[in-house]
Amino acid sequence: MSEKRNTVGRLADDTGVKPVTIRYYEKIGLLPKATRSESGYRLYSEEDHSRLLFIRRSRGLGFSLDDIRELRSLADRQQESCAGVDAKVEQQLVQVRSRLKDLHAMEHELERLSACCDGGVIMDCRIIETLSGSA
Amino acid sequence: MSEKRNTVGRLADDTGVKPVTIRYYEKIGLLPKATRSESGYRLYSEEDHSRLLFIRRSRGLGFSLDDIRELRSLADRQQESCAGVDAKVEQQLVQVRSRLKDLHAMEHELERLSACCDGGVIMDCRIIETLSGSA
DNA sequence: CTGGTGGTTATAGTAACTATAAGGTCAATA
DNA sequence: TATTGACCTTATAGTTACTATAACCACCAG
Repeated sequence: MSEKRNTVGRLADDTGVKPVTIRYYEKIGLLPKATRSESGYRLYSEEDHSRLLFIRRSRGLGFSLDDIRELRSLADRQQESCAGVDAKVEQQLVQVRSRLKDLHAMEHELERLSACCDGGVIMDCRIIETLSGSA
Repeated sequence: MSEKRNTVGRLADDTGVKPVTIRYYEKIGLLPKATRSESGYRLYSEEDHSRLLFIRRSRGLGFSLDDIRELRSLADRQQESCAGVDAKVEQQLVQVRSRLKDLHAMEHELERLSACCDGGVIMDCRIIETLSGSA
């Protein structure tokens, strides 16, 4: 247990979440209000640390902050079934896949457009033609 | 040439872009200020129609409104090389692919999480464990 | 004791809309 | 003709998840 002062900057370095963002999470109630040093600096515990990691990991999976709030509250009820958690993961998977589908379509269309550019002038540009065209 | 009044609602129906959004585009200068009827209704021409389609198609490829502004201005210089347009398409392709990579990673991780849920209680939930865990 | 780093607050800005309120217009119907 | 209902107008505020800015205070090293 290193007794360095667990200020917001240190927590930021440890978790990869910026100080401003940590304060923002506190402000919207996603993190509990931090305890303060005499001079008013925020101080964090191990628990805060893991709470923040939980948020960061969930964000990395594309969950919204509201989703994460829900996940947290589900996770806090230790004795209950984890069906709710599983459902949220499934739901997120559906969203991610839908977004993937859209992006794949964009990728293909962009490739098609890119391929039909022959380096001429705008007047003859198939890209512009496609974007403007009435089809 | 049907002489129905080309109001914002009609343009919306024709293009699939909502009236509010059309007004918004006008407000931020992406569409020119519409001419007005005596009573103040916006009226649109064929040109407005195709300008809006250009925007909608570009949005469909993931271009930002600022990108679209640039694309428009490139497209308007008929005599110039379309290299700039092509470059923008390439750039967009890079972004889309990067986003695809991220989403694929999310998908795999979500699949992994989903698979490790065995329907027990939160206490034993591997999903929560993974999200909270220090690894 | 001074400088630099890092902490504090509050406010405004970002993208691309969406929602709401409060009102004016138009075409058709009772 | 009066009224209904759909559609138009404006302005303002809310959304998501931050980021940027300003102005100020605390801490530590030299």
